Amino acid sequence: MVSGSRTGEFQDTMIKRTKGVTISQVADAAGVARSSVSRAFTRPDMLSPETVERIMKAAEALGYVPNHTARALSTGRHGNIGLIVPDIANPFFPPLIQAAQLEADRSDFCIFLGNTEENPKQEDKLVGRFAGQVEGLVLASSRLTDERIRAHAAQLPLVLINRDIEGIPRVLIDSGSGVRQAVEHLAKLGHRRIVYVSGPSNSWSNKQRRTAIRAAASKFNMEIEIVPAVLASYNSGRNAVGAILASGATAAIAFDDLTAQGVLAGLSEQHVSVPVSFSLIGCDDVLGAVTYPGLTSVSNRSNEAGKLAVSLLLEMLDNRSIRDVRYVLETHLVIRGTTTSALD
Amino acid sequence: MVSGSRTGEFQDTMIKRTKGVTISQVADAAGVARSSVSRAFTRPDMLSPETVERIMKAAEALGYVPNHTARALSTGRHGNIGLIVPDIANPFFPPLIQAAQLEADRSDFCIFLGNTEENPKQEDKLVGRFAGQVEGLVLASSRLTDERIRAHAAQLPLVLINRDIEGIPRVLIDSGSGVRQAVEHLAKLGHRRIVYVSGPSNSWSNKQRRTAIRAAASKFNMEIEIVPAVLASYNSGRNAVGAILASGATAAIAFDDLTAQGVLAGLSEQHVSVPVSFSLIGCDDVLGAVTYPGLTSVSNRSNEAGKLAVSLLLEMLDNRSIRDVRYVLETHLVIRGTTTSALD
DNA sequence: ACTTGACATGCAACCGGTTGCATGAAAGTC
DNA sequence: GACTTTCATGCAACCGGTTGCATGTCAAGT
Repeated sequence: MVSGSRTGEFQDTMIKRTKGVTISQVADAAGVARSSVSRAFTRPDMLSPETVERIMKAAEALGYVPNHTARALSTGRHGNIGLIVPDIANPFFPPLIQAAQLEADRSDFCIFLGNTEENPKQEDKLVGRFAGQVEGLVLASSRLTDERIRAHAAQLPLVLINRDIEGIPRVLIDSGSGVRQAVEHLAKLGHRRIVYVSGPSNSWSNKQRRTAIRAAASKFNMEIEIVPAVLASYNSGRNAVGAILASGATAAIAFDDLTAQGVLAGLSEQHVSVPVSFSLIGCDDVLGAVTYPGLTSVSNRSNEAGKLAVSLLLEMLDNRSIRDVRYVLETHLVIRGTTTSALD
Repeated sequence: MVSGSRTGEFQDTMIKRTKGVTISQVADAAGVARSSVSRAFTRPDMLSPETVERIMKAAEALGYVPNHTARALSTGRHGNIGLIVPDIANPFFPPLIQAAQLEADRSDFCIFLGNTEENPKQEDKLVGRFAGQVEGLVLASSRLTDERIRAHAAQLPLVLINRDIEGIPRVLIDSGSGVRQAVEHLAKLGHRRIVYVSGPSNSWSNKQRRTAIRAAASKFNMEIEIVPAVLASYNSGRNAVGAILASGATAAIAFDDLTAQGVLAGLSEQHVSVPVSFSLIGCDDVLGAVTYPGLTSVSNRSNEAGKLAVSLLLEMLDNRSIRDVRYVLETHLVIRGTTTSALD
């Protein structure tokens, strides 16, 4: 499996690890009490300017850096937050993670990242592992039950992304709005029978999309069939193609772009050309115009969601209070090349 | 900018934050000394089985969870490692991050994730921020100078990915091997003049690829021109198209797939069809067969690199020693649809 | 029966900071 | 000049664990 070569000398050397300068050393060097050094760093206004300068000079000379862990222990604030996502490799998340990290960084917070592999057990485990060392947590597209989430929320400040639980601050990307536009778009193109290739059953977004599609389809008098794709992935999309074609539909909306892409691949294997004989719409718009033809999709606002969730969390930590907040980010349809008029 | 709506009641509630059960409370409940409770959790073999059981029962009843921070302070081990990457949103990294996280998790380690936005200053800042609370660090595709990296390595255990500095453990993805195959492939197709669309100038991978291409081109008697693309991105690839066409080349190899994709888009805007009148090869193979035509590319092994780097780091932490290790992961050319015979 | 050793447990110092309170000196008030 | 106020600083307790060493107990060895 691992076929890499391995070269280099194997001279083991003991780690030299500079065993940090402590506050006491600085205090001695500056001829003050430890508490003064502490204050010089945390509330310099309490000390005379000259003392602060003397301490800072000594600290600098010694290369003193306050020990984060010790500080966290006595203050109870570690300046870290956790971010847990189901699948880092799913292109929906990297922009979210990036924006979250950036926002945290602006407040000098560090981010723990956890990947649950879509597995609630793993998610629970990670929450527990993080709980002790973060001030708060952002759960993106959590696969946990409402009960578990509530239980965790009782332990530490929590913000949810794409999960709607009353009483817990949450940021929701309303793909419903975009999905409704998608159905309307298909209706106008003359499609009468469509399928929804669904995603993970414990995904809130999936429920939301399915509901929106059902409602919109009935509004436009279209028939709708649900074809399950176990995971949000290329392969499950591809595997769903049989069922899709069997349904007799002329168009499909997939849970996300990855699934849609799998469907696209599966269709072309069956020599069904898109969009000529079948129309396809994705969700989350993570592929941009990369595919050919460019995939018609529903916009995502995952980066905004990530940023918003973190700033919400930091605000909560500042106020030491939680608010029952519910932010909704609306989406819209992005029309590209995979949709066109129905044949018949 | 933020156009989301906002609803919900704003009943601020104070955070109830269960203020943890301490070791002393458990000790009292079990009628033992704090040290015994500590040992029950860390070295149960030192205690009589009955005592351990009694303590555990008391702990369970109270819902005691050892305080991570306190433990870290007294032992000096926090069970965290940091991972710093230049750009989370670059599809090269998510698999790397995911694999790293998974590997860390196997040893009950948590991962701090940092994003430098390709900015050395930001990278330095993050290393500093992390330094106090991690046992070791993985730097992926670092944009720092050798000096800075060496300086950091003196402070804490460090493993590099795609950066070759003697004395510091490193995992290298040898895109050279794949790139050589790419050049050979183009040579066999009859291309005599090619361009390399380069990436970030402080990127080790970029240097490596450029060097490999130069060497291989001269071996096959091909002319080679370097066209710079400031960042590794879609847009810089697109912007490079003018220079590419001006060079009179019939084929190009791009620093990475994103850049290649930008080039692809730019070419099609200029009505240059690929592969009919121009051949194009990417690097890192992050797009799979997504584009149409599928992009010929050089395989990446980023997930293996992430996993390897973390396991190397954990091993170092266990042994408390560093080894001058240099792992090399070889790559190969993946031929798809963007390359064909030269016209002339 | 007396020594010796093994073993289980407690004591107290320590990790490196923060913070409420006490102290003493300088400045302000009448 | 005596009295209060203000302000800078130090003392010592505390955050919640870990760990070297001392102590006491009990069984084995002779």
